[in-house]
Amino acid sequence: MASIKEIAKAAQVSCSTVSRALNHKKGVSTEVRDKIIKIAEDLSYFPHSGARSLVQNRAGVIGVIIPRTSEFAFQSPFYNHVLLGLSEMAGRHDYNLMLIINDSRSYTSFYYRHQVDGVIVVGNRINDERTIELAEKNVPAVIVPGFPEGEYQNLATVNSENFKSTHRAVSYLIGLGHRKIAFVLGSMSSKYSFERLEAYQKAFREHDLDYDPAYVAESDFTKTDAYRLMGELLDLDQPPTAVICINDTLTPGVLQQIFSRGLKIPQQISVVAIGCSDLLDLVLPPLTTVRVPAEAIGQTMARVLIQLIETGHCNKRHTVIPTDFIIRESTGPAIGQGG
Amino acid sequence: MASIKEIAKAAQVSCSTVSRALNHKKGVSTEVRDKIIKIAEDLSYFPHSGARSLVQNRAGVIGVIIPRTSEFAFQSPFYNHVLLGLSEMAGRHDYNLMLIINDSRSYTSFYYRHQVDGVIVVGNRINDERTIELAEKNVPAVIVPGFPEGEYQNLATVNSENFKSTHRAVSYLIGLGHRKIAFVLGSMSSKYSFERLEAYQKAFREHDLDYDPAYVAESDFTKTDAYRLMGELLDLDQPPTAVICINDTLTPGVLQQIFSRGLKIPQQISVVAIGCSDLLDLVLPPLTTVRVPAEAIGQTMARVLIQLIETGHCNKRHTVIPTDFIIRESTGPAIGQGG
DNA sequence: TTGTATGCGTTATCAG
DNA sequence: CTGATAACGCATACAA
Repeated sequence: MASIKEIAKAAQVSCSTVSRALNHKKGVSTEVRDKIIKIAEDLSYFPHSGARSLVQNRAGVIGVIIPRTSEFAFQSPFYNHVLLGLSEMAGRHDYNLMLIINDSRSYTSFYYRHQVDGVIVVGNRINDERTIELAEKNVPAVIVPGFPEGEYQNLATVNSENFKSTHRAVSYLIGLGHRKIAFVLGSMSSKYSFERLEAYQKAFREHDLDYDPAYVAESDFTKTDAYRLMGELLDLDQPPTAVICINDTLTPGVLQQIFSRGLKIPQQISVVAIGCSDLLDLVLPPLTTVRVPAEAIGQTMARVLIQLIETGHCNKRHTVIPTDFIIRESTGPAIGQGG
Repeated sequence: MASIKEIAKAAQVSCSTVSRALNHKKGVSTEVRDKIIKIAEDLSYFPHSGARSLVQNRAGVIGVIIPRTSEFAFQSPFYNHVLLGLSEMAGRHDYNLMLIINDSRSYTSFYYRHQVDGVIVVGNRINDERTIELAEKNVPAVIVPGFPEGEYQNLATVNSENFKSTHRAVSYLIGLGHRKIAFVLGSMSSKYSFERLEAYQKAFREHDLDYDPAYVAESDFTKTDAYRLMGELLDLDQPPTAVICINDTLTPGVLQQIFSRGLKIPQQISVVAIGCSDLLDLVLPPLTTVRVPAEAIGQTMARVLIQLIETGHCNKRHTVIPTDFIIRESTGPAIGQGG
């Protein structure tokens, strides 16, 4: 593979002149420059990125960390949409994306190795020590969703409107007369589960209602587990008249359990899905949905991180992306459902 | 950030000794080694990957090239599953993944820049000149699906059983009495579309039937286009009694068109889906499916590429991954459908 | 067992 | 406008 040296030899100039010419710096005569550029093309020359990062102290790469199994990361519409947004925005700013999925290594290590100029953590778990290390070591980083506490120079967060959207969905169901509202959550080590459960509880309190913990199910975020848990919920003496699914991976499991029992939606049970999947649009009846704009989350993360990397600070340390509440046909009044 | 030099100073030894100790090479006394390792940890030392790639001529990175819009790449279950397989296998062999989505740059350039040790092209378009360049410049590469022709030292291909599986699906429908079988394809610049159309034609020929090109629709691989084309197909004087959807992105559009007209599956129209989506399992009635094991495709690609990179050759230059044909409830006899 | 010297490909500083 | 030289961080051949 060609190096700057060979070009220099072929053009009968020094390495410095070649470097200047190829980097479009001034101080090279037009004829010499043209000659060098032509030779470089003929030799299919490209600069060695490692050598460059050595002198320039810049990798041109953003690390995308997803602390989930690859299976989960790539099958979940949420992560896919976030990646989509990241990819768009990174490309627009000439950064490449390095994927770090389900990796046990320290998050800072990729930065210390100079493999990446900064990292994005998607699906951060509450109290993951590696995220804290990221902050303490001052590595440029953007975290979703949120970060426990503290203000750090090089750390920003992006959040979707978890609390507000869930609160709205639960209030809506309560308004329809529902009292036994099942809530299929993911793991409680996820901020998504945590914040949304708080919203659920608050909505009940605001309507002077007690909420029954029996209707709240903590899943491992898989379809299989959602299927199982929904089964248990429907087996209760007083089965729920409505159910909220916390994300796209759980919704199919919940629906399959409902379908398998021949229950009618929304006549016998109302369903609200939180998520961003297009494929779930196919379900009949069309689902009442809290639509999470995951693509916008990805775009925002990339934009903020690049600002952090290039300027050392960012305009807005904590961004919250609004969600939509779309009422369709899977929710109806609780009247006449017995119980 | 700490370098080998600082460690050397702190340990009062030379750089070479530090390098040897940290790389677990012999020729370092145990006490010196332990001392060096401790200091390295204290200083959170990690080797500079650029400097290393300069000396070792190895990046430890696999380039994953998807010549599609990021939107398409991340929303298509096929690409997601392939990425899943890639990610698993790469991680197991200590390679990182660099994502190159919808990028107009030459594929070889990433290799020439020493950013990657080899590349994987997912969703190669027939006659994409950049793929040919990859082969001619002898860059370690694995292509899916297939590659026009020629044998190259550093190039391998992975294919799913496109022809055979489609052939089986069409034969099955013909066996059920269907004659007007619509086939919603993607772009004809995709080898998937091309090979599957050939299989479709061959199945008709084998049954001494003429196939009518009017039933073959070439889409742009989007759900919207599938919806539109299925509309046109159903508007024909002699509408199809069965339809085959060539992949997961098209299936939802086709189904929505069918649902929107209130047509019953399979009584009024039979549906066969080709793909690998789990979410589509939710559709009622359960779809007869050609299941493409995309995850296995990804795993195989990574395995072969790594062998190519590390040994300079591979055991099997062209791998074909078998598909499953799963008969469920969306297909039925063509009898009594008029026409 | 350890240290010295060299080179990988690039950019930057400085002198001419 | 151009060239020589040093430096980035690391690994290694060779010398001690």
